[in-house]
Amino acid sequence: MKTIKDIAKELGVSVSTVSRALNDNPDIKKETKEKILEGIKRLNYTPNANARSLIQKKSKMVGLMLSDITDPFFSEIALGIEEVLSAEGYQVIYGNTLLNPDKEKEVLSSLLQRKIDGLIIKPGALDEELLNIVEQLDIPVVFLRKLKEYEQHLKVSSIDVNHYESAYKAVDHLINLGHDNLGFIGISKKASEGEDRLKGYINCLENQNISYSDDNIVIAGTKIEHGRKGVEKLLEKTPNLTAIFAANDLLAIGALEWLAENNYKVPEDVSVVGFENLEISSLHWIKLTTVDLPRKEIGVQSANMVVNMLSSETIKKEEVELDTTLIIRKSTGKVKYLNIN
Amino acid sequence: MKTIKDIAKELGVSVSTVSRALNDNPDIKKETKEKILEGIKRLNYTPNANARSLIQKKSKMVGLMLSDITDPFFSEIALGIEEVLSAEGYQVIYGNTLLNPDKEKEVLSSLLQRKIDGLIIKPGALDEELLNIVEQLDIPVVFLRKLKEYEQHLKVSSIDVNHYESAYKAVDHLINLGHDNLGFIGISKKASEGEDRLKGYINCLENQNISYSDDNIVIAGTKIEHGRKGVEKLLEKTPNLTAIFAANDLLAIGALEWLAENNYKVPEDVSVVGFENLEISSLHWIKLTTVDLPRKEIGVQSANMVVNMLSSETIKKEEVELDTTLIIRKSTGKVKYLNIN
DNA sequence: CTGTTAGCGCTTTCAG
DNA sequence: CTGAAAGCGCTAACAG
Repeated sequence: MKTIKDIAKELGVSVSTVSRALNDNPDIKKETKEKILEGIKRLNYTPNANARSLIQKKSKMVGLMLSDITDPFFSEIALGIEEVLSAEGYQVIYGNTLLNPDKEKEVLSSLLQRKIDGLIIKPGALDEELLNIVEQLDIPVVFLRKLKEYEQHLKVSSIDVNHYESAYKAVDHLINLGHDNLGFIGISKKASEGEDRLKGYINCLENQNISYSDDNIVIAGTKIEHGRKGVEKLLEKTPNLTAIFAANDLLAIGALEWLAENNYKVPEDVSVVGFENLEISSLHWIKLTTVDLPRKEIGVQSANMVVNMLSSETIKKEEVELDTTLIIRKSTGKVKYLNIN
Repeated sequence: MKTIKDIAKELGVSVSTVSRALNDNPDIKKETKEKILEGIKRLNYTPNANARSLIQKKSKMVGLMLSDITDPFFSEIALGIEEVLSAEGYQVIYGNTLLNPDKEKEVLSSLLQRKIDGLIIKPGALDEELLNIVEQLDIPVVFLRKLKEYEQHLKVSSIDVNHYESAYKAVDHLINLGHDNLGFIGISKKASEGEDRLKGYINCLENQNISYSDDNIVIAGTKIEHGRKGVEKLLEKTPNLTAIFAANDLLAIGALEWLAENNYKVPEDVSVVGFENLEISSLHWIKLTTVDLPRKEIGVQSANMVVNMLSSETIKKEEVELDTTLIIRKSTGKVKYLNIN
């Protein structure tokens, strides 16, 4: 491996002169610089960023830790993050946790050893050890989700969508269509977004004086399969349901699948609204009314947050909530009042 | 930032002793090691991997350059790669190129400055400059696609699926169902996989003495939209078509969409087979017959290839082709011979 | 404008 | 078993 010393010797200058040429330092004659730059190309030299990091005390790398890059939600975020970070001269080291606390610790630890300048992370439920690590961090950190109650003291920023408002909006749409007998298919209540979406559903009903019971709420999971089971259970308990709010699109699509297979017409018999606006939700056979999340935007903004903190040399805490858009397609429609299955 | 020196001073030992404790060096008394390890925890010290890289002349980082992490094909590969690499103590630095040659150069260049130990990359068409860079590389490199004609001299490994065989298999399935009037909707011929899939289609027809004409071949693009246009064009020119092979699932789904909207029955009127087996292709309304690609496996194996080369300290060239599986669902069926639209 | 030198945080001889 | 010292490739004063 060629070093700056080799180049210096080869070109008959000192290492500092080479360094100056490399770093756009003004203290260098134009011709010398040109000569050196040419020589570097010719000799096929690549500077060692790790050595540079060592002395400059900044690595120009930021860590990205997420649960699963395979999830379209995160892959789009990851795209946005890499886009802005690379444009700013940062590299991104990425790790998947699969929500496994041990892997979370491993990834975090190796990231910190690499002396990353910043960290963007979608943590699971931070246990004491993890919480402790994050507390000690003296670099900009952005959470890709709202801070929980017991995390409020952390000096980390966060970016997320307003799950509560978004769910409220979705349910409101249903009510405006005349529905007053709704059901909810949810993801786990443990995830804060799950809780918030459920709260949005309940509060919207309450505010409009529409009665609801626990029978109309099923916590199913996150996948298509769970959506299928979810509707089935819902309709068993409340056969005259006319509208369903599913806490994510996969759940909604599963519901749609089950309804189609069981000869329910959508939206004539049952309206369905989802949450997330996956690519597939706009397919001809699905045309799901759903809440669109600005995924790439989340990525872009989170990266910008760390870049800004990095350039201003101050770690300021910021909690941003992005707005969402209700996309009305063909899976929701007006109630047919006398329709009883 | 605490350094090994601080720890040494604090604990009243030398830096080399601390280093030994950190690196499981046998030349250290058990109690000393324990004392140091305890002190490190207490003092909240994190070793600097960049300094270590500098002296050890290996960075324990590998680069991953792909076109678009958002593409489910790549995100699954990326998952597999990170899984094995992190288990082996490597970190992965990732970059998206969006097939932009300038971005490709930028990413590659910054990766090399970071002195990565290995590189996994899905390159576009390498121009001369890029080709030159890759030629100079003295680290293990794995291409996530077959080497092209003019790349054969490169000392890089590759892993890919056998696109030709896979396409052949898909078309053969159609022919076995009695179809003898087929159409092809393709992605760009410039991409080698595009070319191979087309070749598989043509050769299969030729081998079975089924006539075909250019009218039955449409190069459409890669997205749903293109699939829609693709079938339309195909049926315009050859209205009595009974089967279509689409070179990827999105194309196939687009075709399915258009067919549904135009009152063609699938598979009664037209059979459709795709390529890639996306998650959505198994949905109730789609149930696409398609070729399944072992995506995660590609990631896992590519990572294993670099790990093996790294541990054996030899760069050996290896070109692996993975097998695929034809998944028969509901979008293909026997010809109805007298059916003429 | 250019060269010399110290030293970033660490590992690795080499003595002891 | 432990410590002192050299040096990885680079940048950043400081002289000149």
